[in-house]
Amino acid sequence: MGPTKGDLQLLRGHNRGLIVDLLRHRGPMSRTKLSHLSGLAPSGLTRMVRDLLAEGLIQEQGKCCSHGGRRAVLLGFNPSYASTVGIKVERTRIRAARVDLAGKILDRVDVPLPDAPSPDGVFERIGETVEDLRRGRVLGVGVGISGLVDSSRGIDLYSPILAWRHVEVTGPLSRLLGIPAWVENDVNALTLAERLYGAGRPFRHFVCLTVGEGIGAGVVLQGELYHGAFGGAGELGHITMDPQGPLCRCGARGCLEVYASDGYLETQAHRLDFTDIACMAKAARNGCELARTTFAEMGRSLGQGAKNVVNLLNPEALVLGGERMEDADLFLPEFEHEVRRNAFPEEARDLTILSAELGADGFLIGAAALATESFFQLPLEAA
Amino acid sequence: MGPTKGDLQLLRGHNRGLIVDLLRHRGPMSRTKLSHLSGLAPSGLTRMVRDLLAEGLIQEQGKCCSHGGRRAVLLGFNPSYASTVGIKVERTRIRAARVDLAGKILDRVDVPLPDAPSPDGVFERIGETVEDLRRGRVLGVGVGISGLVDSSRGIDLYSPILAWRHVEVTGPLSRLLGIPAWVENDVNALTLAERLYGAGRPFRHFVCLTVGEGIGAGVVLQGELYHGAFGGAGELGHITMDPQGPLCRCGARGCLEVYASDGYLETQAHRLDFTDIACMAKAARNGCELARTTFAEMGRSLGQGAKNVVNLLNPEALVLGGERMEDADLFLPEFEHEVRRNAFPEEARDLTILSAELGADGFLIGAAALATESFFQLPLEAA
DNA sequence: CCGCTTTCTTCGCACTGTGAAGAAAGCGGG
DNA sequence: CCCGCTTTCTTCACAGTGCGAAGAAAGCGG
Repeated sequence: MGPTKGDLQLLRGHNRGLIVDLLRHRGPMSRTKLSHLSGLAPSGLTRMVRDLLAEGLIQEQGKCCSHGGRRAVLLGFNPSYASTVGIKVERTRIRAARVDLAGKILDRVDVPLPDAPSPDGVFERIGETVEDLRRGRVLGVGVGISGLVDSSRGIDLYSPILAWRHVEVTGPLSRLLGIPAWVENDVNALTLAERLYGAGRPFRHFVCLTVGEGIGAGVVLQGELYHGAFGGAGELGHITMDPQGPLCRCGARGCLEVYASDGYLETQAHRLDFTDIACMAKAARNGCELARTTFAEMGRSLGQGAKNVVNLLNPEALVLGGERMEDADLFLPEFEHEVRRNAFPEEARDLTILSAELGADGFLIGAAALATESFFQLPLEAA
Repeated sequence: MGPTKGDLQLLRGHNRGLIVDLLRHRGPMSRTKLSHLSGLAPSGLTRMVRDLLAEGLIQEQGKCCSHGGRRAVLLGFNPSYASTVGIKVERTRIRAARVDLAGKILDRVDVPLPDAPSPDGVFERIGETVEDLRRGRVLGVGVGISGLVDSSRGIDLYSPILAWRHVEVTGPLSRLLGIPAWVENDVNALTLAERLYGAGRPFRHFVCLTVGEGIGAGVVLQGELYHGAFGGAGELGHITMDPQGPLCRCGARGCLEVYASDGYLETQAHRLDFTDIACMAKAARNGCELARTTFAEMGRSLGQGAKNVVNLLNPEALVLGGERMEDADLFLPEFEHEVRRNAFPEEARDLTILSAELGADGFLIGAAALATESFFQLPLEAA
């Protein structure tokens, strides 16, 4: 059971994973620095690094400037060691991308979907798409779908856009493709991407909010995506703002989504005789007071909802994404004001509010990252 | 650096901790069963168990009934191996208890505190109290205080009842006592106790709500207390129920605490010409409609707040504690109805709602458990 | 060229994991 | 009572990987 060098194999042992993770996330560094950061003795590192170099997972990347003695050899993670595929299933199409181990998109493909597709039909399309993208060593596939997903069991519990209920995803897919498959709620995938490669990098605890058709939220706690008991965490869109408010499509009254979503903006736009949201946004930017207050109201409502999240979870940051962030200039000031106003001071003081960095690519990068992270996951017991 | 047998020492190595944890939490079992559950080979277990027996951490506890072959020897954790001390600092007194490693209270002491005590004064009292309780091997001391606590740094950030701000607690205390000290928010300590020894045992994700003078919440995610960025997680009492509601002592409007706390009940009691809450509760139980609706209203408000928690965190259970649970019969039905009503069905379906099991002792048991759990914590790297 | 620093490697040893083989303990049938 | 069967636990030799100590390699500066 020795290491069959050069072969694709799961990383064995804690410390091996620890070293690779340090190189993945804290950039190139010397063996000595690795030794300090990991707490391992330099002797052990020499042996481990020799193996990792032989396997191609890491590379020597020139020498560091001298500190008065022998110059340190920089070791770097090799993002081209392998790649993963990330997929987003939408109502009418599949978006897919092959992504390297550092989160960079290498190739991409879009394929259309028929109306109300069956699970097997979608899996087949995904299969073709992945084969299309397959190049070099592909470690696995991650799929993002809107709705309720139990990612640990690989099941789509409920997808409104595809009208699926309790559909097994990862089982059939990994059998079809011959490589591991993962499935995750799309906003969670986006959140993971921002966590690893985007605005969430500096934070151990943050919440990623998406504003668009609905309101989504991905929650990162202790550095990891938090799913809740069965994948239903982060239903920010349906917290109650006003028990006497208007009816929401979910059946309750006064949900946040009623006051802060594209639906709200569209309703208001029509009421104010604008053809669509874009029109109203333009007017707002040209000084139309009514249009301005519409966006401001939405910002305020969103802020009130987010304040609850801040009070409950005490995150370090809020990361805002989603399509409506195009008009961030029109509602962000009110949002921020509301979040910080009267929030428990201790909590809100250090709260950072920033925009997502990866845009719509984040969905694909995050989906691919499901496979990547699982590959590099530290094994919990020494094997 | 070999194991100096019989000596008090930190548990080294993952698997050693894993085995002890299995015996601590899953009751007595044979070496063979341990081998199955841990994934370790039986040969390794023999060696490890020999060491643990020699150290007195575990014991042989008779034999199991036969399965058709040699009868299995049951191994059990030894809760008398050592003890820890749990302390709750209140406005006028200190409550303390020595607790064994299974969460059973062995001895207890109460000592009064002067008005507005200085940190050093309190530490001195704690020191005397712990010396009083010191018997056998005491692994450490845990302290629970209401208010904002940064438990990872051992600092009381803000305690309204003691008028402390940014007071270092664990540093001075552990120097004074010569054993490790921990500090934690009191409701978090209670939550930990319920997690380990009470109603929260079966759950990996749950929220413990306390209803009384204020509303407190302790959050357990992935089986562990969640603190947030700096200990401020779980501020359920100050989520906004109604932006236009009455002013709260925190400065915001329409906080949950305004609608569901002893303060609310007292106000209503006076308005209805009852002398106090107990009186009103009695009347409610005797059929007084006005008194009944007062409690029912509180239950409904609490339920609305809790629904937000359920939507955001998707826990498996809510555990309800605090002094006001004396009157649980008067508000629990409305509470439960409201939590489940219109909550996203998937989320609420499997939600369990139950009462805390440990009562006021939970604060002490949980505080002591801070020391206990830290002693048994799995080391993250093999040492 | 020599000494000094820093970086990395080699070496032997200890701990703890593994599988294979065997000893120990209990059941039940002839 | 003995023998075979099962299950449980132990012993043994070996491998992987951690450690510290010592030393080699590489660069700086006089």
